[in-house]
Amino acid sequence: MTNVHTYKIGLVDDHQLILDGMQKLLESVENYEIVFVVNRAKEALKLLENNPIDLIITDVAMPELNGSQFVKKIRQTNQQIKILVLSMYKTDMIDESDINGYILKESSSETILQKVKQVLEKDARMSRIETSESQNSLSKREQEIVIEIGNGLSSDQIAEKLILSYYTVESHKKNIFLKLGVKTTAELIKKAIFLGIIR
Amino acid sequence: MTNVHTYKIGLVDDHQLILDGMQKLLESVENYEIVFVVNRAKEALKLLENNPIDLIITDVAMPELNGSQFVKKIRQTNQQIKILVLSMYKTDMIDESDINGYILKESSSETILQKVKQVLEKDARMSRIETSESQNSLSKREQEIVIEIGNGLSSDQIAEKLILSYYTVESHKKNIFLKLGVKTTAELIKKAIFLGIIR
DNA sequence: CAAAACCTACCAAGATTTTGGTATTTTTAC
DNA sequence: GTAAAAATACCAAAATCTTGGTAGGTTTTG
Repeated sequence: MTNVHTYKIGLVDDHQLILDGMQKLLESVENYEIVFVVNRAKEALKLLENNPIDLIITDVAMPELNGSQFVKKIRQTNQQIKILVLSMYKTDMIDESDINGYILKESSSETILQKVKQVLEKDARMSRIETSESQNSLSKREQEIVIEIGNGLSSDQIAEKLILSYYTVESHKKNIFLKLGVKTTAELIKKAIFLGIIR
Repeated sequence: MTNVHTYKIGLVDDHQLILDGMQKLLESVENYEIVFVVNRAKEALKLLENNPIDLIITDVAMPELNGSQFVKKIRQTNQQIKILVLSMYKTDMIDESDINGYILKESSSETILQKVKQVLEKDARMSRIETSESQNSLSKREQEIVIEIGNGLSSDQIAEKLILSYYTVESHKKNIFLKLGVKTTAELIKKAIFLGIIR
């Protein structure tokens, strides 16, 4: 055996079942060491401070800190660690710099292991796929508004609830559409669910 | 030991990770026998014909045959089998007669095992929670229209694409809203994703 | 501190949706 | 074979959304 390097891996997902499945899968590989398995991104951030990890595999859609935010936090202090993002659907969505790849939850075990191996043994960061528009990160206010839209409120009702002018709500919506690169409410909701803003 | 009955269980979910996690979890209980673990509802239906199963645990959101349709198919020939539905989100959605309960994918292992045990050892069917409206099952045409709405098409565009009158599309939408008990497109999309019509 | 990002607000016109009816034809299912 | 469900289509008004501007005050951040 040459080069028997042990890779240290951390798992983050709010769904226990996914964590179990992932752990079982990765533990079957001899030179992978699962260092932590947690439900909350915040917990992972703490653990990252004291544990040198090679790869983080994280869900996109999580309460509190969603995938995008989580990745940003990690990158603020750590450029080396590899990050694989677990996503539920093969939505068009996909971009994001700062990460090393995506894994679909519906993938076969083989596909997942292949992806993990590929990422661990490659050196380069995933090429930034500039998708023309969209930087996807919505501001706090914008997210609030998306949530209310998801709740079925009209702009009028949202304005009332958040104590804003109707015009302000409309302005926010305009910006949200722009940021997410969508044209209709329907697409907005799909993307918002994908991004974990709505559930 | 009294009454050491072995329960036979079948798992259905299009996400391999969930299946792995679930299988690992249930295998840890001595008197549970995992009879099959499949990705497609159709496969499960076939297997059910020849295998006496006590409990089916199935995802709600699946391609081809979604959870509701799957459950209906099962009940057409089998009233005895227990059915637990795995759902991603604790959406308001929840009702459905014909099933014995819900499991949230984000639940802890303990919660899941508890629920499974409870269902296997109880005899009664889940009480029908008549939620006033909604029977949730959309017709084929209605589902097509929901998908196009999700793709961001306007009623006009949908009419053109499906070669229908604009008015027909609007009529379908009206009925869809009624069936799903929603008032806005945003809510429709959320529910459609929950129901597995859209992904 | 200065630029960038965010939050606020207003106007207006055209596009689209939502609601509430009615009604005929075609398919399904018992 | 017939009743129920599904698919089709039409009308119209009110409600809402979408788009394209402009713009000033507040926060954040390098």
